[in-house]
Amino acid sequence: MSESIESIQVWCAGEDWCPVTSTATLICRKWHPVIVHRLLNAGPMGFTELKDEVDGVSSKVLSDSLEDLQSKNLVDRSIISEKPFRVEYSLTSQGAELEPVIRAMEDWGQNNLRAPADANSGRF
Amino acid sequence: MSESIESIQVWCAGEDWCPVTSTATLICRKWHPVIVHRLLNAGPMGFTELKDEVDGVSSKVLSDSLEDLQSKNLVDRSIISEKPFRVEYSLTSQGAELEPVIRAMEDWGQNNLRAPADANSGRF
DNA sequence: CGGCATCCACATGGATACTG
DNA sequence: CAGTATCCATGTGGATGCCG
Repeated sequence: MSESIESIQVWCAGEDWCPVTSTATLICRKWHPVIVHRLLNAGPMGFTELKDEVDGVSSKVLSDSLEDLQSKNLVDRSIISEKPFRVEYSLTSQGAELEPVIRAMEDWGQNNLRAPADANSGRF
Repeated sequence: MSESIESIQVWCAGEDWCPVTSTATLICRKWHPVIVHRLLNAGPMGFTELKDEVDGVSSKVLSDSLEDLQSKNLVDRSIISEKPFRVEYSLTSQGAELEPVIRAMEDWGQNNLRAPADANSGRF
């Protein structure tokens, strides 16, 4: 994994191409959906802000994940030249279009995993 | 990963629980979304049928993935006692509820990855 | 602040061969 | 048909420490 977006696009030209597999290849990595979710909800953010939002992730892993997301054109990184300089991560237009996927994941998790603690749900 | 559904539910009782992270933990594995997709589209299937549907997966990995999906209560496995016996994989009710997630992934892939080959799309 | 360097552990995937 | 048994490669994550 961590293929470049180009190699994925080449693959997409092939015969047995599947949109589900392709999308999974891009976002099926432990922290990717949460990172996108936080950027959707709270807008552009700096590294440390993002690290605080994404509970449990380490600097190294967040850094790796962001690099992967950039290579896949889902996240943009821009350097704000102030003193001291800041870095800002945001979703690309393609990344922002992942919203339906992320929201569906959010809904499913709420309905199917939080249920055991709730009294009003029939599930579990 | 490959935690049992029980340990995930325990985790869901915690403070910093996040539905997106939780859902990601369950289905973010290379072949999981495709497997669910095929079971949604074509209904219950035997092992070999499924292997044919999921292009590129090996027996071992499909077997591992199905075992993981069963442990998470997303897929059911039933043995049909005929001669010769058959095995049938199907989605549990929870698994079936993943449909919005999978469809969203399918849509995104179609709109954002197939685009380079299409002339009528503005993207890329 | 926004990382990178290092090292390590382990989960996961892939290839091949074999079985009841 | 429906897998299991090996073995191996690598992706990915996690911990710690350091840097400009």
